[in-house]
Formats: sequence, C-alpha cells, structure tokens
Amino acid sequence: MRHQTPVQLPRGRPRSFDVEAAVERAMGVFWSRGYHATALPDLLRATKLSRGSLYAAFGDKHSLFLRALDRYIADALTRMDIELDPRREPVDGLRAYLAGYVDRTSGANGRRGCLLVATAMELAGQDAEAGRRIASFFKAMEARVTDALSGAKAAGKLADGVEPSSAARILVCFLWGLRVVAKTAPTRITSQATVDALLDRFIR
Amino acid sequence: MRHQTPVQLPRGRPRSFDVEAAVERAMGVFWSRGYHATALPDLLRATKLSRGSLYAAFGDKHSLFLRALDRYIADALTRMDIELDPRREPVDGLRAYLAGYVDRTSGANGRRGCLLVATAMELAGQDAEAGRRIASFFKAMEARVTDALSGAKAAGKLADGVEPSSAARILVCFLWGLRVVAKTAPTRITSQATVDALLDRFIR
DNA sequence: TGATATATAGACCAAATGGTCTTTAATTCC
DNA sequence: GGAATTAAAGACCATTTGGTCTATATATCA
Repeated sequence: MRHQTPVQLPRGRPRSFDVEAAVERAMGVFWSRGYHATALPDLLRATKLSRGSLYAAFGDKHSLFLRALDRYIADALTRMDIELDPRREPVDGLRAYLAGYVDRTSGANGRRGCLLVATAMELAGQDAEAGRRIASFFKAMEARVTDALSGAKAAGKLADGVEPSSAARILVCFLWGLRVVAKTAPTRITSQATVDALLDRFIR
Repeated sequence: MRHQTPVQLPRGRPRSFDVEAAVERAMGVFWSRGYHATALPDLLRATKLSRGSLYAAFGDKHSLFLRALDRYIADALTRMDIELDPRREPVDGLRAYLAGYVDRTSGANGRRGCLLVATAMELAGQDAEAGRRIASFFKAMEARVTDALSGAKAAGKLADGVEPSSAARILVCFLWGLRVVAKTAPTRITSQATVDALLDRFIR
C-alpha cells in the first residue's frame, strides 16, 4: 500500500500545445534532413513553437532529436508487432512486413530515407545515446523476424536447411540495405521483385 | 598527326604538396565524420594545408568532398575488378569479394562505416552531384556482381532457380545493409556467419 | 638577378549556429 | 481580482561556420 502523494495541479496557464505532435513534426524534419543539417529555425518552423517554448519543453536540440528518434523507433516496433503478430499465418506476416518495405523503399518514399539508417550512419559512431538506440532497435527487429521465421519453420514453410536465426540476420541486413538503395529511388516493380526473389530462397 | 602545343612549363615555385595525398587525407575525415560534421579546421589539420592552399587547390569544401568521394569510388571499383576478375574461378572471386566485406564490417572497421552509404543517406536526397555518384556506383557494383554470378551459373555453380541479375540485386542490398549493421560493431564471427549463410542460399 | 609562381600563417568577414533572456499577452485556479 | 504559470516574439549572445585576402617567405626559370 503506497502513500498517495497529492497530485499537485499546476496553478497557472496550462500548456497549450501538443508535445507529442511537436515531437512528431520535429521527427519529420530530422528524417528528411538528418541531424546536423537540421538547423534550429527548421525545427521552429516545423513545430510552430517559439525558441523559448521549444527549449523549455525539450532542453536542447540533441534531446529533442533523441525524443524524435524514440518516437520513430516506437512506431516501427508497433508496426512490426502488428504485421508479425504470432497469431497470424507466419508467412503472411512476413509478406505483409516486406510489403511495407517495398512501399517505403520505392520512388519518392524511398528518397526520403529512413531515420534509423541515417542516424546509424551519421551518429552511431560518435553519439553514444544514439548508438545505443540503434543497436537496441536492431536487436529487437532481429528478434521479431527470428520469431516469425521460427513460426514459419514450425509450419513447415521454410526451405530446406534454412535456420531461423541466421536467416533473420540476413533478412534484416537486406532490409537495411534496401533503405540505402532506396535513396536512388528505384521503381516499385524493382523493389518488389527484389524482395520476392529473396523470399523465394527462404520460403518453401 | 597533331600539333604539339608547346607544353608551357609553369614559371614560378612549383607545387610542393601532393594533391592526391591531400584528397586521400580529406577522404579519411569525411569518411569518419560525414560531410556536415566535418568542419574546415578538421580538413586543414588532416591535409596539413593552409586555408589559402586548400581553397586554391580545390575551390571549396563541397568540391573537395566530391573529389574525396570520387577517390573512394575509384578505390572500391578497383578492388572489385581485382577480386571479381572474370579470369578467376567465379565462386572464388565472389568469396574473396565477400571476405573483404566481412573484414570491413566487423569490429572497429565496421564502426568506421562506409563513405558511400553515409553519403547516400546524408546527401543523396539534397545534393544532385553526390546523388548521381551514388546511383552510378550502385549500378556499377550491381553490374559487376551480375557478371560474376553469370560466370558462376555458366560453371554450374548456382543453386537451382537462381537468376544472376536478381541475385546480384539481392547481394548488393545485403552488402549495403551489412555496412549499416556494421555500425553496431558486430564480431567477425557474426559477420562471417551471416555472409556464409547467404551465400549458401545461392551457391551450389 | 629579376620575374613568376606558390605556400603558409593568420587576420578578417558576414552569416549562421545553438542557446539564453526579457517582455508582453494569455489563460487558468483560488 | 490576484497569483501563478505558460506561450510567443524577438532581442541578444558567444561561438563557429565557410570563405577571402594580405603579407611574407620560398622556390623555380630565364
């Protein structure tokens, strides 16, 4: 039984902007331009906040970036959890998951890139906080794909000799590479064909 | 028969530093830090040039960057041409080529990253000159891998149903993804195992 | 020797950087 | 109404940015 610390209602004018919406808008800017190329005025324009409000709410540019990155990661994990839901046919789940990648890696979507891959390349080496997040997301992604492949194996859907954990590692590398290649804006046809050809090697 | 335009020897003090060596040193900095995070003093320190000399020789930061990128690309293509030499056993060539990637994507080497992948993510969207170079390198890399796989197919070394051009596209994506994952500094064992597992799916 | 050309060091510059602070207006609770 | 809290606008700040320019020394050729 815990003492109920009296929840002190703030007395003055309440916060009038949506913090999460601001994070999301900031995320959009970092996503399109990268960390270093994003200047403060870009963030102010996107969030429609004043300098004062932004610094009061987030501390500094770097902290805001980390929050945006966390948001991006949370979105990605949520999507994976839906698409790779273990109650689903595992192969269907994998196909749905990969279909999302085809979408995100062709044409203009592809050009926009991926905040995680961009951050991995731009900051993971120098910025420990960012590096930790990249590594942990990578592990989480790999684990989910491994689970999905294990499910497929149990259902007898994997090709002979395919081992879920190493296949998952391959798939994850491949998908991150797709994000890089996507910067050259390949057609949807091409992306789709590449993904299909890979899956053909692993799925029976 | 051409008129021999009289090669006008420069009259004054000759250039006393090695331009290509300077490009190489600059390349190292861009490689480790990325374009935006590299400040002019970093480049002066690395090249041991004065501001004046650097601007006289290269114009501006962006031009120097493009020269460094071109150098990186030339090095990469040279390496590929050696490792994937068509006079070699095609599968041996592929294995040698992939062995190089294992080396460059584990431990500290991996952490350092890849100037091409970093540039793709940081600049390809905004900087047309850089974007062109990325796209053209990507095509060149894909073409060479396709040739190697065609050779392997002719020698009956490809697994059933593997088509050289789509397999090449997969391999290229995978390798670029390895460069991203490398930022989390995986062990050599892990990188090697992943590469081997992928190759097992394509090589008979 | 004199003309030519280059290198270095560093002063210098305007613009942009991330970040702080003050002022004023707004909005809530008591 | 009054205290409390927040937001917006923008002045302000030191530092850093990429880039130019000058002064001086040095090296080459004719």
